[in-house]
Amino acid sequence: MSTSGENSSYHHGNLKQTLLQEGLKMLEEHADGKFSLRELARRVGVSANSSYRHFRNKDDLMLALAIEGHLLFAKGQMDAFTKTEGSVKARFLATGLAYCRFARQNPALFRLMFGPVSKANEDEQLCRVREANLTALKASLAVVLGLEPHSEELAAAADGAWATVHGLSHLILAGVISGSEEEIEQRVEMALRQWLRFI
Amino acid sequence: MSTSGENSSYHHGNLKQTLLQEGLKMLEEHADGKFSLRELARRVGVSANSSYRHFRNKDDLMLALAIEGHLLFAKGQMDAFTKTEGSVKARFLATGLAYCRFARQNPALFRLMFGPVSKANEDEQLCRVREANLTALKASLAVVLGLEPHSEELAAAADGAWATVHGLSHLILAGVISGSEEEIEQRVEMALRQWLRFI
DNA sequence: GCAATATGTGTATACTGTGAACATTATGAT
DNA sequence: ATCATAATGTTCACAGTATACACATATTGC
Repeated sequence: MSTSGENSSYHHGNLKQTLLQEGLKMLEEHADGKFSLRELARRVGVSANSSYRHFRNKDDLMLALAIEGHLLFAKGQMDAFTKTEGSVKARFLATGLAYCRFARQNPALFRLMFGPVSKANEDEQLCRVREANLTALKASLAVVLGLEPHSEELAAAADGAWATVHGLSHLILAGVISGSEEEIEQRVEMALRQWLRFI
Repeated sequence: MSTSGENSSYHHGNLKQTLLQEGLKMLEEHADGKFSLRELARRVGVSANSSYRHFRNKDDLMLALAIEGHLLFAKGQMDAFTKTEGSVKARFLATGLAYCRFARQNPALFRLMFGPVSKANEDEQLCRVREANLTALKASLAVVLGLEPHSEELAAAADGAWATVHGLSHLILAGVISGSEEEIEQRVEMALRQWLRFI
């Protein structure tokens, strides 16, 4: 058994996961997109080219990070929806707030997740997560707004809801919506409340 | 007079503007953020370091491009609003459609404009353009929704409206909202129409 | 045990941003 | 017109980057 492989010096033993974990950290530590494979390797304490045994190239690693992000994100969304008490509308609102909070707390990752990653749209896993999120969104929206499950209105409402939280998130990251944590949170809540006008 | 300077080989004579123009083109020609000063210089037919006489560094040039983009964008928004016939709501809708169309047709520029540009929020010119856009948005929204000019509701509605078009734009760029030109345009219109539910 | 495979290393290449010294042209005062 | 000075473009230099290729070492299946 060498799956743990803690003391073999040549083979790291668990490099792929380690690269992803450290990659997630590194993303947010540098202001903008300054992300280099070499620095990542350095931080993990491994040679510059080691990552090429686990990822075809840099884009491939970035895509993996984006997927990792989407999984974290999906979990956060689920939690926000299920763990909130109260009406479906209240839980919906909480989920929207969580959406924007995730973006605010992981700006670089958020940008990466929805950014111009090569072939991102051809990646099966990523598309599946997105699809699942959209389905969940539609389901709860159908309840909140009392719409038919497959109506055009529901589709438009889902687009609108997603666009609202996604847009708020990006406006926050761009500094258009700015201020203290509380101010931002409140401004988001106001906008979301007005979106679902009847809560 | 040598302001035109067309045949002096050593001094370009109009390099700054040329760099910006060619930079705007180059942005959209490369899929993602692959933008190198050296390639830009090559395309303009000038030495690798020439741009440093006009921009402190790469970020500075990118910021200038972002500002250029904001100016183009603001003009497009103005045009869409003023040149559309019909009710204020109809013009408002047209402006929203133009917002998303701009993003779709200039994805890299759009990302740059609202992206993690260093010190973007400290740039005076950029902030002024943004501010102007927001003011215009609020003014027309006040009419469309019949709200008080300085009410909290209007502020929330403005955030919501901006977030909606901005979010739709980003979702399109991310490939979440996809399809043919017409399909996308229609989906955006549906979402916007539902946003202003009473048109 | 040992061959095959997986995984990490070292070396090499081409490209990038950027600093510093240099070359050429434009400009403005006399 | 002349000439110092500033503006603008070039050349050279250097460190950092992605990545291909050959090599080293560990793991695994037989």
